[in-house]
Order: sequence, then structure tokens, then C-alpha cells
Amino acid sequence: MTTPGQGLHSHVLAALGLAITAGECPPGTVLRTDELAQRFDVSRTVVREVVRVLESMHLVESRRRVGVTVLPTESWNVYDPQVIRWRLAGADRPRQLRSLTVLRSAVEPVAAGLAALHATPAQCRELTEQALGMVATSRGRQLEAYLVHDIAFHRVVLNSSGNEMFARLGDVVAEVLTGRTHHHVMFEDPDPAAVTLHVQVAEAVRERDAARAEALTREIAVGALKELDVLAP
Amino acid sequence: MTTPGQGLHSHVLAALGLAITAGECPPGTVLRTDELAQRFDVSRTVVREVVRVLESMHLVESRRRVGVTVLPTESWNVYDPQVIRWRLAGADRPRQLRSLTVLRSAVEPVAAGLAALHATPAQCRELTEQALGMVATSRGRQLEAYLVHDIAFHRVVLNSSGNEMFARLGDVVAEVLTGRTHHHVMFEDPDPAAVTLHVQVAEAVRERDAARAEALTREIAVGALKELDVLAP
DNA sequence: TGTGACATAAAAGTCATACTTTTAATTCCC
DNA sequence: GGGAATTAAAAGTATGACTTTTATGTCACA
Repeated sequence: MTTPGQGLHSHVLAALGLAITAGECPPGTVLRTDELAQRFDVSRTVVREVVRVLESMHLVESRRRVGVTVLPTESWNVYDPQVIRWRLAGADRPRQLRSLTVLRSAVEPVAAGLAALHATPAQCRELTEQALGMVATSRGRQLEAYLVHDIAFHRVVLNSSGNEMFARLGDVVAEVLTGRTHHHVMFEDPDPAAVTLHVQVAEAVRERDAARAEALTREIAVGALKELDVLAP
Repeated sequence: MTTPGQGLHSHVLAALGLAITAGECPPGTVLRTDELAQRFDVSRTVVREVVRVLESMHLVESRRRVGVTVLPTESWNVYDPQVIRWRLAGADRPRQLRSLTVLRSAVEPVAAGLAALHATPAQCRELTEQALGMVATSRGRQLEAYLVHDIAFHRVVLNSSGNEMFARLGDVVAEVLTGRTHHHVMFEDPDPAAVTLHVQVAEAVRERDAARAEALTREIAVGALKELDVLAP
């Protein structure tokens, strides 16, 4: 959940990355390495390495005789987990959650359909187990425990799809679900209808019913979108 | 299309990135910075910056007293455009094209549906124009010209969706379409049915018919999947 | 013989500095 | 006023010295 790293490099990277994604240093801002070195009290070496990483994320661009220019949002590598984490920690967290949820709503149904075709028996079992865990923790303010099962469930679906692009979205989904739980209501128990849907998805996958798994997951997605008012009621 | 960069840094980065994604230096391989500096005939400074970037892509991990370890595929940032380009240039290009096409098949229909809701008049016009361009170049071995319109069409759809995560997949789609054209048949003209579908999508978006835009785009996606034998006929 | 504390060394991490290269901006000449 | 030569500012590169972490080997002790 937290950003790893204990060296100087990680520290400066986190500070600069956060600052940029948070909107301080708006696009067009020009930074100089010497100035940054002074500001963070580190050597130019460290700053240069950090700048190179930020450059690979297309957050900044470094040009001779000019300096390090902050790039506009459209250039950013918004799929970089690091960038996602920074943005979720910043001001436009709600906007970010929305766009990630829309992405989920597109990807997860298809992933579930593929999972029904490709999931191993072990994955089917795991899926059922997590769904049951969700049921068990869906009442009585056990939101943290519920979240753990919810995340695990969606991770298994994505992994079982057999598509590596889908599988890699596990972290994103985890981030979204966590953000939702910790920010939204936190007091109410999860929607019983959603819980049931998860159980049914596990069922459909187990029975290799791809169309049903996809349709059910699409229902879950619609629910998530409604929750964020992305959809009209 | 090509990787930019003219400095030493870019050169070494490209060489190492390609080597790793291509499967030389299999996961677990340990590299040492001094050795790399010697191999590429650059200073340790440059190597360290490159390693830091590769580390941010989760291609490698650098640990004291151990060295720079190549990480397993599951860790890689497979959404990083740079990584995608390297992998498409390497041996498992077909596998890569498949998994990207599956991603497209999930995302683009939803994006088209949203585009029908959010596209500006200018974007609608652009969409129609590109679709007509596809029609005009769909016969007589004008594959390169057709490709340009095809890419532009899908880019407009993704951008019009109003979702930045979708918008950023424009490059990926371009990469896939290019790869398909340049590798697949290259002799046959595009499938007339697909061309018609594109025109109809433009129509649906213009008429704000989200459901139809989504359904039609799903048909296009099914076609793309069939072409790669991802789907049973 | 096994086990835990200790010493060793290997490699990355950091810093300071000197130097090179690119290039925006200024100056100067026509 | 415009174009060519000059200048200087900033990133890029190289090198060497030093620090810190840590895997591994050693040795004493049980």
C-alpha cells in the first residue's frame, strides 16, 4: 500500500512525484537540478536519477540549457502504479477513482468471461472461498475483513483470465476498492445484492458459463458506477 | 513509433531494456553496474540512471551487495508504452499482440458507448471523416493509407470517451493495428464488413446512440479476435 | 557437530568536482 | 531590421573517494 524505498532516492522521488501529480509545479513549470539538489539537500547525482525516473513516467522532460519541464497531464503514464498511488493520495482523488472505476467496468466483465474458460480447479476453489468469505463478513460492520475478501476475489478473477494485461490490474482494483471503503461510507454494511452477485460469479466460473460470468460481473460493475454517480440512477 | 533519445542514456536504456524483455538475461540473472559500464563503454553514472529507470518499470531490482537482479515477467509494468514497444520488437510479439487485442476488445466497446454520450460535434465530424477515409482506401492495396485512418478513428473514439485511462490507450491501439497490418497478410484488402462497422459506429456516436455504438464496436472487436484465432470460429 | 556471534569484503549508494555538449539568448555587424 | 557569430546557462558525462548495507565465510563455544 505504501511506497517502498528507504534510500535518499526514494524519498526525493516520492516528494517530487507527489508534488507534480498534486498540481504544485503545474505543467510548464521549469525546475533546475542544482536548485532541486539544494532544496532536498542531496547531491546532483541523486536528483538526476530521480529526474530520469520521472522522465520515464512522462511527468517531466529534461532539456539542455532549459531545465526540467513539468509536462501536461495528457502525457503522464497514468497506468504506472506509482503514478496512480500518487494521484490517489492527492487532490483529484475522486476524479481518479471515477476514471479507474470506469476502466474496471470495462475490463472485469471480459476478464470474468475468460476466467470461466481458463480458471484452474484451484482458482475456482479460491474464488468460491473468497465469495463465501464476503458473505460471512458482509454484516455487522466487519468492513475491513470484507475488503480483504473483496480484493482477493477480484484479483483471482483477473489472474484466472489468463491475460497478463488483466492480471496486472489487480493492484489498481485493490487500490480502488480500498479507497472506496475508506472514503465512502464506512458505516454501512455492503450491499447484499452485490454480495450475492459475487457468489453467483464464482458459481458461473465454476460451471464454465462464460456468458453468465460476464453478465453478472457487468452487474457488479454497474453497481460500482452507480455508487460513484457516474451513471444516472 | 520509434524510441526517441539520442544521448548515451537512451542508447544504453534501449539496449538493456530490449535485452531483458527479449529474454536474454532471464529472470534471476544478476548484473553488476561496473560490468555494465564496461560492456557499454559508459560511466557508472549513466548505468546507474538506466538501472533506476528499469527499476521503476519493475524490470529489475537493485540490492546492495547483490547487484541488479532481473525480475520475473509478472512484475513488469506491462502497461508502460516503452515496455510494450520493446516486447513487440522481441520474440513473443505474437503473444503480446494477442493479449493487447483482448484488452482492446474489453475497453473499446465501453469507450465507444461513452463517446456517444460525450463526443463534441468536432469529434463526431472527425470520426465520420476518418470512417469515410477508411472506406475510400479500403480497396486496391492502399493498406498504409487505410491504416492511418484506422488508427485515427480508434484514437478519436478513445479520446472522445472522456476517460483519461481510455484515452491513454491510443498508442497501444496504434501499435497493435500497425503490427497487424505489417505482419499479418498485407496483401489482402481489409474486410469490407469491418469497414462498414466503422462507418456505423461513427453514425451511432453522431446520433448519441450509446448502446448501438457499444454493440457495433464489440462486433469489430470480435472480428479482431477471430483474426488472431483467439476466438473459436 | 551444530549454532550463534563476529569479521570480512563485495557491491550498491552517495557525494564533490571537473569537464563536455547542447542550445537559448544576446550581441554585433552588415 | 535581419542574420551570423558569440556567450553563457543548464544538462550530460566522467572519475575518484568515501559510506552503507549485507551476504557469506570464520571461529569460538556449547
